[in-house]
Parts: sequence; structure tokens; C-alpha cells
Amino acid sequence: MDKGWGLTLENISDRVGFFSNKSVLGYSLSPRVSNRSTMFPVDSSGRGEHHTAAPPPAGEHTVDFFSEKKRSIDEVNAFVKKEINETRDYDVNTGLQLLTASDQSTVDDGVSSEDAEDRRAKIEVELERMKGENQRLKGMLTHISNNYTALQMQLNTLMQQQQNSALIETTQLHKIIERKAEEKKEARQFLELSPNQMNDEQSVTSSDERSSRNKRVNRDENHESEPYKAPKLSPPPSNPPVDQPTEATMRKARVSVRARSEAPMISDGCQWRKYGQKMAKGNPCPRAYYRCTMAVGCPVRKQVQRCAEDKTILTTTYEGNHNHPLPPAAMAMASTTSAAANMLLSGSMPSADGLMNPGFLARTMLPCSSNMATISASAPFPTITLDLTQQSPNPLQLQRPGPQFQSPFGSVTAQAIPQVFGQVLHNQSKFSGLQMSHDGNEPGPILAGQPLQLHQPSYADTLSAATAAIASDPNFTAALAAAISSILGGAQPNNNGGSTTNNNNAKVNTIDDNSNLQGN
DNA sequence: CGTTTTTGACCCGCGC
DNA sequence: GCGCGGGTCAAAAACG
Repeated sequence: MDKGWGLTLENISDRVGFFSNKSVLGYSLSPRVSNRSTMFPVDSSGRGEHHTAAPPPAGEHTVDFFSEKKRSIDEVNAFVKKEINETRDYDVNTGLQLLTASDQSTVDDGVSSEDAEDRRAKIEVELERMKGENQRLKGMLTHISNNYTALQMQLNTLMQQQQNSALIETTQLHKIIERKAEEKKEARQFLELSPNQMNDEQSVTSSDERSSRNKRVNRDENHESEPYKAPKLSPPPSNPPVDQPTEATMRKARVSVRARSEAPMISDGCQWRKYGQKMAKGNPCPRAYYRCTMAVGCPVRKQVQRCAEDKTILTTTYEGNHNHPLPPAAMAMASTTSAAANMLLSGSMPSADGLMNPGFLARTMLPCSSNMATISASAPFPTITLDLTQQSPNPLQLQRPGPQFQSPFGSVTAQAIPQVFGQVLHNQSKFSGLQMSHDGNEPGPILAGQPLQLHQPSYADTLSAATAAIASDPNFTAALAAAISSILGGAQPNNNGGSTTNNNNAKVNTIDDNSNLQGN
């Protein structure tokens, strides 16, 4: 913290002689609170006037012990500050008067003993008065402290309830997944035990399949041991994949976003590095492969390819989960795609016949509608496609009517989708076991890129517009800014991301030079 | 000079 | 076993 408040406090003690007894009050004043005092401004640097990034020194009694609830803290802080400032204001004046009177009485004259007695009596009266006020102040501070504690407990209770409800819901989802996994396992065991009853040819086929499967597993495991070559499967060290979808499972799920864009790649706020390009069969446009470079070893990859039929449509397929905090610019898309992927995995894995369970997915994703996003049953990996090509090209006009989710059963405006995704994601944060650290400094793993800040309603609102803007406009910075400002009036969640949107955008835009991707 | 992109080679799964 | 296609690697080139 800065040096200003310490000097201020000394000044207070020297000048008043009152705060030296502040411990008697049973409430140690926060340096931060002192710092904000308008009576005793800090040094000229002014560093103490606002929140600083550095935490208060250990052991100090500060009032921001739950930094996540910044707004609540600010309210409490403001209240405490106000009370204490008023208190101090009074004390200072009193103290100065007392000292001045006392000093003058002993220094200036002292000739008349009657006068001395008189002044001593006055001082005693004054002291009595101060005692009483001291008691009153003590009571005030106790009252403030009690209020503060009560608020704190209320907040803790609310947070606890929120966590419990999320835990219950995710546990239920978990059970569904485990049941599915059990069913699959049993079916597989049955198939592998069956060769006893098969003829030779069938036995060979079965063993071939087994060896083939084992090969796959071995390859994956080998990749797992290579942090760079295959970060996709390296489990986060602090998050053992117990009772949750494995990293491999999560990576298998894919989310495709179809959006109209003249740019070679939609800007989603993340930083990507191209690591390959291939000509895919049946499409004259090459497919580009990118991996996330916002953090070393981030397993997220994406493929970008133009639609063969309509080359203005860009299909971006995301795969994997970010293992690092994301900038605000990247959160909208990341949360949407991750939530879709989670729904894909948790709602229902592809069953043996390759069909999804649309009912569950529809109910979970879109409780207000029976529609759903397109799910590919024939793809090697479960893939959900979010079609955002039906929307207005102007991001400022995206809010209503919004983009649509195409579905074999109809379509539904995507306006509500990110909100639903956000809520679902919030509820599933524990299910995934990939959570961002609360202080936001440590790059805790994130469920497909979206940390838990979605519980803030305002941010869920932001996602609505931001996601649409991202998908439609390659100039993401302007689109996001417009979308957010139009809804929140410029307010954004305090995020922990490192890089700025502009930076990301600048990097992404360098791909404009890649004319290969524009199609032949 | 460090980072990113390009691009041919390689690996692997799968179908025949 | 062979070829095809998808995906990735990694050296070279390009870029800032």
C-alpha cells in the first residue's frame, strides 16, 4: 500500500492524541478507510484515494475481505467510511481545542492560581465530556461493526445457497452422464465377451477392433505425455479428472459456429496461431487449423472453413476448453460454445445408434422452446452447430430480431441463447471441475473458457448482444463495444484477462493476408 | 531476432 | 495391405 496513510495516521495521533487510544474502541480502523478521509488527505501522490491493485498488508483490518462482491463491498465501505469520517471529524476538532486550550493555559500565563484552578476545572469538565463522547463513539463503531458483520453474514449465506443449488443441479447432470457411461461400458463388455460364442472370423474382427481401439488410446496417452505436441489431452494438474468428463471427452465435443463473414476468420477475442491448412474433400476452400495461444498449453483448437455452397458463410469449429482466463472480448463466444459443448456432453452423449437425445438437450438449453441447435450425428465427434447466418449484418441491429438457431424442428431466435448458456454454464461449473480461481490472478482452468462471472445478471445480458456481434462482424472490437454499451451503458464486468480486445483483433486481422482461405 | 505463417511430410484411423 | 482423408508436426519462409 502507499505510504500516505501511515503518515496521516501519525499526524492524527500527534495532533489529536485521541486515535492513539483507538484500540480501546474495539474496532481497528482500516488504513484504507483512513486513506480515504477527506480530513487528512494522503500525500501528494494521491495513491491512496482509490482502490489499488495491491492487497492490504496482512493483519490489517480491512473491509474488502470478499473481493468478488465488489459492489457490496463498495457499499459497505462507503457506509463505514462515512461513519468514521464523521466520527473523526468530530474528534479532531475536539482534540485540537482541548490541546490548544491546555497548552495555552500552561504556557501563556500561569500567574494566577485561581485562574489555574479554574482552567483545571474546565479541563476536567472537558475531559468528562470527552469521556462521554468517547463512549458514544465506541457505541457507534460497535454498531457499525455489527452492521458490517451482519451484511457479511448475509452475503456469505447467499453465496452459500447459490453454490449449493449449482452443486445439486450439476450433481444431477453428473448422474445422468455416469449412467450413460455405465450403459456404454456394459454394452462394450458384452461385445468383447461375445467372441466366445462367435466363429473365428468374428473373433478376428473383434480383436482387430480391440487392438485398433487400444492403438487409439495409446496414441492419446502418448500425446498426453507431450505437453506441446498434444496439449489437448494433458489434464490440468490441479484438477484430476475424477467424477467428471475427462479432458479427452471434453475435447471430442465440438461446437461449430456458422456466420456470415467476409473476413477469413471471425474474431472471437482469443489469440490463435495457425498450425496447419488442408484441402478438405468436397470443399474447394481450404480448412485452416488454429490453436489458442493465449496460454502455453491451452488445448483449445479451432478449424475455420468457408462453406462450399455459400462462400460468404464461415464455419468455425471450436474444440476443447481454455485453461486460462479470458479477456472480456473472448468470453461471449467462449461461453456460448462451451455451454453448447457441455450440453452436448452432459445432456446426452451419442448413443450406439449415433442419435442424440434432442428432448433433453432442448429442454436444458432452451427451456422456453422445443427447438434446438443442429446436432451432427454422423460426425466422428459429437458436434453441435450454431447457425448465426440468418441475422442482420449490422451488429447494432442485432438485438432484435436476433440470429436464429437452425434446427430440423424449426428455428428459435438466438437472443436468449447466450443467457441460457450462461446460466447453464454457471450451474455446471462444478460439474466440469474446471473453475477459475476466485482472485482472478491465477490462470485457473476454465470450463471451455468461461469463468464463473456469469452469475452476474448484467453480464449474462452482455452475452446476448456480444455473441451475436462476434458471430457477425469481423471487426469484433467495434461490435462488442457497441453491443455492450448499448445494453450496459459502457459498464463491463471486471475481468481478469490479460490482453485487450484491440490486441487480439490486431493479431487476428493479420490473417487477412491469407488469401488462401478466401476460397479458390 | 522473436513470432507467426506456410507447406510438405508424416501419422493414424478407417474403409475396401 | 493399400489408399484415402483428417489432423498434426516442424522446418523454412515471412513478418514486424
